[in-house]
Amino acid sequence: MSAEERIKKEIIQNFGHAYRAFGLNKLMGHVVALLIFSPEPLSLDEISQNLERSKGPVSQIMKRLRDRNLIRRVWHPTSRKDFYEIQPEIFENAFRNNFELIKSNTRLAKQLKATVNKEKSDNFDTLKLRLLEMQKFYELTEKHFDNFLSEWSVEREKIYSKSK
Amino acid sequence: MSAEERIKKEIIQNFGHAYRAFGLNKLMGHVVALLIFSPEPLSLDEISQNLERSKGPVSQIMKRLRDRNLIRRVWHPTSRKDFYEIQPEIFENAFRNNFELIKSNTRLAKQLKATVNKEKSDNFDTLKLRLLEMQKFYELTEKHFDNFLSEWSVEREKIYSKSK
DNA sequence: GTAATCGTTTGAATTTTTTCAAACGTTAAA
DNA sequence: TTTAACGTTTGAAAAAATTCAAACGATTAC
Repeated sequence: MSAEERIKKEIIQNFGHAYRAFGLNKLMGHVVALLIFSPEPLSLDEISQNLERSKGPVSQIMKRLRDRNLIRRVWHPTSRKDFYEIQPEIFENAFRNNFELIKSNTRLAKQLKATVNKEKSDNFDTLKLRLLEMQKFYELTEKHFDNFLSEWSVEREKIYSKSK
Repeated sequence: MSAEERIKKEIIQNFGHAYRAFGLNKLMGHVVALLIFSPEPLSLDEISQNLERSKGPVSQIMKRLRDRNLIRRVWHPTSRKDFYEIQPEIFENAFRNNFELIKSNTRLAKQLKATVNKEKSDNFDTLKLRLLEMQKFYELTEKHFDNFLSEWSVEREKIYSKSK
C-alpha cells in the first residue's frame, strides 16, 4: 500500500471515530473524510466502492449528510450520475448543527422553568434554581457561539485568500 | 399522577434524549435529571427503583457519570450506602467534556497535517489546505471555549449569590 | 415504447449496545 | 468467625442500530 493510501485510510478511520464520539454514524465520518481527501467530486458508486459498502446504506448516509449541510451534490454535464463534494463551509456547518442542539437545550430549560414556576409547591426550590442556571448557561453559550462564527468567517477568508 | 411527578418524568425523558443526541447513554441523562431534581442525595437503590432499572446497569452508569465529573458520591454518617448528588458545576463540567473532544480534533488535525506535509506528492494539495483550515477552526474554537468558561464562572456566582 | 442506468426504499440479517439477574467480593455488624 | 448488606462484575438475553441485497421507481437512451 502506498503512503497516500495509508494516510487516506488513517484519516477515514479517525473521522469515523470522531463522528461516533459526537453521536453520529461512523459511516458519515468516513464519507466526509473521503470527500475531504478527494480533489474531485465522487459518485455514489465510487464512494460505496471506496468504503467497501453497498449502495443502500451509502445512499441513506448521503441523505443525512445533505440534510446536515456537510456535503452537496454536483452534476457532470456528461454523466447521469450524481456526484458529491464537501460543502466548502463544512466545519462551520457542523458547528451550526451542534449549535442547534444547544439551542434546543435553551428552549428546554426555559420551557421547564415556565412549567415549574406555575407550581405552588415548595418542593421545586432546588429545581427552580438549577433550571435558571441551566437557562443562563445555554444563553451564554449561544452568545459565544455567535461570536465564534463571525470571527471564524474572517479567519477562514484569510486562509483561502493566501492560498491563491 | 401528581403534577410534580409529571414534570419530573418529563424532565427525565428530555434529559435522556438530550444525552442521546450528544452520543451518550440515555440512562446517563435520566440519572442526571433525577439527581438535579432531587433536593437530597439518593442511594443506588433509590435511583434504580425510581428509574425502574436493576442495580447492575445503574452501578455502571454511576461510574461513567463519576468519570465525567457530572455527579459525586457523598456519605451519610448513619448509613453504609453510597449516596449520589449532582456535581455543583455540572454544566461547566459537561462542557469541559465536549471541550476534550474538540481538543482531540485539534490534535488530530495537527498530526494529520504533519504526516501529510512530509509527503512529496502534489495530490495532497486540496487536503493540506483543508487540514490547515481544520486546525485553525479548532484552535479558534478552543480560544472561545476558554473565554466562555471564565465568563461563566462569574455569571454562575451571580445566580447563586442572589438566591441566598 | 422498450431497455438500461441510476438512486432510493425495504425487510431481513448482522452487529453492537443496553439491560438484566445472578454470582462475587468486600466491608461492617453480630 | 459468621452473617448480612452493600456495590461491582459477568455472561447471557433483549433491544436497537447498522448493513446488506434485492426490489422498486424514475429518468434517460435507444
